[in-house]
Amino acid sequence: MSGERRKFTREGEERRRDALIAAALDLIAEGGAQAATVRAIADRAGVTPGLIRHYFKSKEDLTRAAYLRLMERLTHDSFVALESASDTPEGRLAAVVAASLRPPVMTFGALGLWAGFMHLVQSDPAMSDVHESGYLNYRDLLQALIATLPGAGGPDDLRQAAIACTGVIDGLWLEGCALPHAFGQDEIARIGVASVGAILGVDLLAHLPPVATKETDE
Amino acid sequence: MSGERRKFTREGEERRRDALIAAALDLIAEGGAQAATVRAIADRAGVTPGLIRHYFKSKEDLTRAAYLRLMERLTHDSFVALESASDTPEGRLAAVVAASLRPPVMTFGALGLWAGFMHLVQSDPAMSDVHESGYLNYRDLLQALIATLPGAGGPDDLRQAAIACTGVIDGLWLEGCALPHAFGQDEIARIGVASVGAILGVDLLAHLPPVATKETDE
DNA sequence: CTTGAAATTATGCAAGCGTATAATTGCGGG
DNA sequence: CCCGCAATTATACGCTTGCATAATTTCAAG
Repeated sequence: MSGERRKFTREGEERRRDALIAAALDLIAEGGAQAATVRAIADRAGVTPGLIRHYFKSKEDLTRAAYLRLMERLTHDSFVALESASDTPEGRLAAVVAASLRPPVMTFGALGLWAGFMHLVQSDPAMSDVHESGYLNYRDLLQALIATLPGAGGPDDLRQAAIACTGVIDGLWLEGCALPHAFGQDEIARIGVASVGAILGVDLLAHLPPVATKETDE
Repeated sequence: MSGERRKFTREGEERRRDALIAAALDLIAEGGAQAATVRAIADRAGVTPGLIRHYFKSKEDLTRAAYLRLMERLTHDSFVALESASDTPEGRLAAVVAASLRPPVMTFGALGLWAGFMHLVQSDPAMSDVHESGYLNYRDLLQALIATLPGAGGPDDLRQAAIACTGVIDGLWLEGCALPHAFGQDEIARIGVASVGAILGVDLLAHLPPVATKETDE
């Protein structure tokens, strides 16, 4: 009864990699980067630690993959709001800004995740690349929306506007994540939409989409 | 020659605590939170590891003290710009915004420091308190400056304006720290001052203070 | 010049880390 | 049916971590 070796099933490579990445993100969100040990990740994913090294060259390798996925998820969750937005330029921009400053993008756990990775961005050039392309990707998408506004300026103005708007959004996101109880219900989203509007010289607040309520029937 | 015990001198309690805190900040800035081990901190401060526990109840205790000092330093370095600012409300506000988005506040190392601590803010309530009071302190100082502008609105407007302006500054600070080469010379500071001006409805860009050049003679 | 308390160092320990490697097991192709 | 290979587990190693404790040294007071 001592040597009961654990039963297992073979999963496809992609599913296993996904599960390991998801487990790592979960753990970092809960307890910071230091909680995401090889053993804890494996445990959460329902495998043994050795398997991690079978799918990832090193733990650093897994970390990079996880950060990449996080950035993709945040950007996706912000811009997926376009699907249910009105089709005016103002309405579409307001929808993205608001979505960036509401759950599930603006979340206590998301900040922990982001911060957990950020300190790696310093030391690891590969992580820095992931960060830069993630940031530029978001900003470019936002800039494309801004360009559709009536009275948009030249390329230089456009660039600066996009930098500024991404800045407000990021800053408010940060503070809303870190101190959720310091602000009123949806206050951050309203301030964000108003500020982006002020920077661009348009009234966006009139286009603020209402908070999405659960659409599960009752 | 084996048992040469290390010589030492007694320093005042305050100086030793200061040295240990400074060493911890240095190390986190250089290599992230994980680089600031008890042994490394002691080494950098020129003492042996045991001494840390003589001055701090635990490493966590030292960490809290270091975070507190960091927040104080960042706020101080931003608002010390008031000393050499013009005495118009616009000039003073622009000076603080610009100082927040230039060295030594906006620094690659500063971001690493901040991120290194941030993931502790999640798990440790005491750290969360330090963070909140640091944020509110900065915002209140900024709000006081905004209130001196001609045509400032009521308390509600004032609060929202302060939140928004702190948001832009924080967001731009973050991006400027993380991707220094992605922006032009002093570009972030200019965009920041312009954006804060746009949010408040005043032209601040005209009051942008020039970049301070080294005043060491040559 | 001695003495005693406080500051500092030295040593050791138990736990946890990432990684390497060998032993097993599941499972599809013959 | 079974055989071989890849997927997975198991075990062990060397290293580092934070912390506790005992041994020493400094320095001021008497």
